[in-house]
Amino acid sequence: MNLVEELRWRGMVQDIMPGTEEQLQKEPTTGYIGFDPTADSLHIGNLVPIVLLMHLQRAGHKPIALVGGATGMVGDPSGKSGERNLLSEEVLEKNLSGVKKQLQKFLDFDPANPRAAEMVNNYDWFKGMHVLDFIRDIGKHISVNYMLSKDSVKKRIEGDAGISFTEFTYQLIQGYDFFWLYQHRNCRLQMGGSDQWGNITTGAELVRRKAGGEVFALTCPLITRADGGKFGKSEEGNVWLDPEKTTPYQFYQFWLNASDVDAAKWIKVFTFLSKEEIEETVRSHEFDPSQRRLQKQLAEEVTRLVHGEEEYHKAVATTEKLFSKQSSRIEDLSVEDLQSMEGIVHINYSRDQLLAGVDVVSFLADTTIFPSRGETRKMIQNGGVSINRKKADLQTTVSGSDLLYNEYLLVQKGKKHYYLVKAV
RNA sequence: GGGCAGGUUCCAGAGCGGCCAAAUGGGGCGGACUGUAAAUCCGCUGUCUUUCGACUUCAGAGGUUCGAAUCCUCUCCUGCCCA
Repeated sequence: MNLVEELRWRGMVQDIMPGTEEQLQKEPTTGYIGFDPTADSLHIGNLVPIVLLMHLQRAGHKPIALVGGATGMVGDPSGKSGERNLLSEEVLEKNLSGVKKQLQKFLDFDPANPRAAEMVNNYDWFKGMHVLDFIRDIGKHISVNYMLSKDSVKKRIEGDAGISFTEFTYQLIQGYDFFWLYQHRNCRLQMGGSDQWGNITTGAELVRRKAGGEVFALTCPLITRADGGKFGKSEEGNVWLDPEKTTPYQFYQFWLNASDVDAAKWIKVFTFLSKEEIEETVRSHEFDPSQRRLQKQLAEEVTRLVHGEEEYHKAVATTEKLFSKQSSRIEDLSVEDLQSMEGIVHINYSRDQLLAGVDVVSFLADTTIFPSRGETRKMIQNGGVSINRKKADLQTTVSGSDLLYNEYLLVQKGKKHYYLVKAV
């Protein structure tokens, strides 16, 4: 399979410009994707473009990761129903460095590699640009009619949110990136999510009109969830690549919790497993879905890719301790197990108070596991709280005799949230 | 600058001057069933509170009223149309 065939099979091709496949077959080609520094960490939504670049590099081409120091200042209207808030320069600066650091991990930047990845910041070529230069050199080549016809713009104009001139201009800024990279890096390809198609074609148009050059484009469909929910959100919010924001355990859990339908699609997109391997896993999963092989393999591959071997093993170990049948009895958890589990929240609580005995409601509210007594009560009444694996009710009291190893209490909120309370 | 339509709880979107913490749907959370899946069903979803209840909300500020998300005045914001 060539690169495009491979991406097609993985369900990662939405739109592709004619000639793209031929170009990639013909010669090693430089391609880029832009990343907007909207936060100081990338999240798993950004993993898709990252994977695209990785595929590109594996296929013998040269990837460029562009961080949008300039575009980040403007705000992309694509896929947004309303105007965005502008980021301050300090925030932008911080985000840029965070994003850059993460991107480093996924691509081979080793200069010894002839296809070494490169990182560029479009602020570098925009910071010195004069308004008049922009208007004359870029604006002159693209008609407003053309710009207005873009979906992202049309939607906003037809909708009732409107669009500012700033965001309207966005496509020119991004378009110029493509042109600049074409000129200075011989970049012939831009990839991205399907929402970027409009911006990408503006860039291609600019290259054609200004330099008479031919460039190519490929976009990937937006990743969706079968139930219509937003991809990449857990109840805590975004699933980040930064282990400080989303622990490797939570990260692993996110993938493990994928539905059957989603897991089958995602494993093609987010892992580099071969067609044969994936088909084998799918078969095995269908044979006995309760084993959830699909989810496990997906979670394994992605967690290893993002957090590495060691963190993956820790996440699995914790998962086994908390969810597997064998260790579902509280007595089977050793002190070491309790202490070493990553990804569960550790809380200290006064030993004296425990020895004296406390009612559950006060206990849980005091530990800040729940924000208030009312909230605690509701959750207990709904049967959503377990202590040491036993469901709590409003009459439950907690005392010294409940302490595991004379030190710990394992509190469970819902099925998936664990807290380890330590008596101090 | 002129005219019009709007600004309601996470979102969408109802809301006769008292029965409004505010319909309904979505989302979220919890439970049952399962496989830490999907579908389905049930409960919760302003804050605090053991129940009663108390408190703070309907863009903002004033006002009318025993009483206002609902009426009046001004201000701010958004969209559309005309200049």
